[in-house]
Amino acid sequence: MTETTRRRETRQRSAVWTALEHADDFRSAQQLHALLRERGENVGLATVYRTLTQLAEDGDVDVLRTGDGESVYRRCSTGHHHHLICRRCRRTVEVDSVAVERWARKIGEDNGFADVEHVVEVFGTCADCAAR
Amino acid sequence: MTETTRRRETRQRSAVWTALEHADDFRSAQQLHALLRERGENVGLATVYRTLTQLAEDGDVDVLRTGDGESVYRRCSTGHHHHLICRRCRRTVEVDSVAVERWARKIGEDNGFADVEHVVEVFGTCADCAAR
DNA sequence: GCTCGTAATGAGAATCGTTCTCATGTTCAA
DNA sequence: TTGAACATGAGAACGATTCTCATTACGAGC
Repeated sequence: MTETTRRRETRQRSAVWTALEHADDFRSAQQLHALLRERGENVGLATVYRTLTQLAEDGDVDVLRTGDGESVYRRCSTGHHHHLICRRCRRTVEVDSVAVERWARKIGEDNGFADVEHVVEVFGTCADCAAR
Repeated sequence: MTETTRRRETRQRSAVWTALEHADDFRSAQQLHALLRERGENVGLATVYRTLTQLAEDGDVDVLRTGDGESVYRRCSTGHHHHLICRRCRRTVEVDSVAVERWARKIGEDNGFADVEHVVEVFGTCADCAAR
């Protein structure tokens, strides 16, 4: 793919990566920045943004847009998948469906679209939050 | 429009509505504002935003978030549906699928989520754009 | 029509997330 | 060890959106 971009290994970059590793949920750049600062790992906000952008480019993190226009990031281990997200506590469950993949591809092809990708997110209120 | 929300009919509100009517595509608040200004219909930017927000609340327009965090609006005739969007020229095709609706609902229920909603967007390069 | 309470408007300030600038610090191949 | 290129950080800049608040104008009831 893209070979030319060579990424150097820096304290800051791995700090961001580690922070993402410990988060089991989507986190915004701001949240990650605050988290790092709390831990005493000083990383500039701009660097957090830059790093996250690069990780997303490299396909190492998932990016999502919240309703109020904030980007949230999460380490993405498995391949392509979708998310079921609790709109209250933000808990997420990875879901997968061959049927949806197939549907999306077909929809694209039927309309003469190439390089079809899709975004599927399911929102709801999880059992724990509903109990409150 | 809808029942309970009493909205007064003003020059500005109908100007925004008309602008949306003439656009067959998603338009941002800024674009609509510029469009209105060109036409000599002076409507404040804040009013454009307010109106669009209300229209979205009332379910009269679809809202989408572009990749760079801008909200785009389009008059929404049919009920619930999804979009196939050309990532190059932004042309959109409305798509619909009972299968996907059902799938989303099931995924939610299987995981104990209530009030399940979903967002599904399919991106691709349309035939016209691919030809270039 | 006229009145009046109240929602709607607009100009600009304020917010907020994100990106840019640029001087300085680091990395890493040679 | 060295040096060119890449990375960083602080703060400024930016862009979309929302808020403020004084002013305007709908429209229900006379």
